[in-house]
Amino acid sequence: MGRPARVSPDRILAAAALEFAGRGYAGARVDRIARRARVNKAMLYYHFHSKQGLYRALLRQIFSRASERLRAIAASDRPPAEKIDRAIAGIAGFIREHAFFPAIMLREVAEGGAHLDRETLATLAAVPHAVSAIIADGISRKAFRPVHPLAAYFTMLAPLVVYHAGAPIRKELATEHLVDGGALSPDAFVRHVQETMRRALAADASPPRRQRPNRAAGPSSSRVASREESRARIP
Amino acid sequence: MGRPARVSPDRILAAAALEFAGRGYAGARVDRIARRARVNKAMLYYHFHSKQGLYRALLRQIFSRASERLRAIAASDRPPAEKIDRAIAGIAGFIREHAFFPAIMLREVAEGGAHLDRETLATLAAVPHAVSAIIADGISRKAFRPVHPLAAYFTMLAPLVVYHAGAPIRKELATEHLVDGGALSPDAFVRHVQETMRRALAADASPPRRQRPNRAAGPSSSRVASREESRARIP
DNA sequence: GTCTATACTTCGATAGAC
DNA sequence: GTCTATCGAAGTATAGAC
Repeated sequence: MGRPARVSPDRILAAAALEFAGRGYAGARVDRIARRARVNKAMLYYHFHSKQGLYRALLRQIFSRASERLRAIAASDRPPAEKIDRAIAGIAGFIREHAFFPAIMLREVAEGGAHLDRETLATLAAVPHAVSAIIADGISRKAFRPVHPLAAYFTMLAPLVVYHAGAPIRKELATEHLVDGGALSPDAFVRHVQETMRRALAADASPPRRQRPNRAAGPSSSRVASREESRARIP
Repeated sequence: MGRPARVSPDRILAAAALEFAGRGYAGARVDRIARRARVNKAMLYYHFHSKQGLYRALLRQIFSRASERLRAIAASDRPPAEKIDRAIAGIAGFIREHAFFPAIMLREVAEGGAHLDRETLATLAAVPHAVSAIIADGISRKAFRPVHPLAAYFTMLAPLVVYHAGAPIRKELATEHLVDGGALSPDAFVRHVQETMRRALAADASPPRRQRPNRAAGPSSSRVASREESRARIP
């Protein structure tokens, strides 16, 4: 019960989050992380063994926190559509509390999982898993139309992450007068994604009425494959 | 009329695309680019002056090609919804022809535009500009509901880019048996994004019938602000 | 335009005292 | 657990001959 507690590792992780988010794995400098954490560089190696070890520890921490929050939403007792609303808001909230998350996530996606061991990959995989569970459940309850859960996962998570990670470059473009910052607030964007997903997932209760001119016969299609799968629009 | 033509710069750019996409700016090695292009390293510096100069030249080439294709679609004489379908298919096609594009785009977003000069930023900005033009036009023609064009841009481009950039890590997760590769083909994903955007943008012609239980009075809202702007779902 | 050789710098990591 | 000093590898860039 109380030692001064391991404050060093936590400070190092916090500093590493900023450095890796801002510069990427290769661009990150161990010296800068140590300086930012007000810790000696040798201390950093004492705790995390190597730059790679520190990176993996950071990613495990981030992704386990994120997936934990999403799993709680998935397990809650709410209608599927509301779970999706909450999942979107939850991701946005997580990003607000961990501003470095989007950049790190995008960089790791682009990196293709290099630098990651199996354990870290597993914690990463828990994020799409939790969201897919909500969607699959909604489909089986006929609350959602049959979509590919992973596809729906990408259409809700990717915009949030790219939008937030893109804040610095949008600011840069605004100061260079190359684009209007255009009053797209984070909150408004969250609502946009929520509305988009509501519409994207909504089961068509009544027979198709308007909105798609071409559609020959009635609902005599195949089983699970959504209408999406069958139609090719401009290949 | 014919000199052997400047094949070296083109080969260098092609090699640089692979290297920068796979490793990022900081992780890219000039030696590797030169070797892959079968060109002497001094030759590379002769043509592009520096690693940064090469990077900027590459990004200008990529983004001007992409925005050119999107501008052509925006200028075409088609209904707005079909333009969006074509824009989505066009981005997917561009990615198929430039497999390195998603990783480079995500990395540059995360990087916040470091390494980029004003001219390169301007070519980058042309991409959202072209897509936003289609959406704004559709809104003014009442073909789309009033959404923020930039928000809609993110919800259609980000999933495509993240999905494709994420292919390596999905493969890694599949071989580690951490997630099912689950038969989400690139074509199916394009159709999913098309369908999502159709539904997200569709103007509600008839008075809201079902699909939203809560909704008091009729359509006496403000002017441009869509319904999205006013409602907050789980803040 | 093309190549070899190399100058200069930076970074990850550790040795070893306290 | 903490610090100083430093090694060795690797990287960008250039000088200068052809």
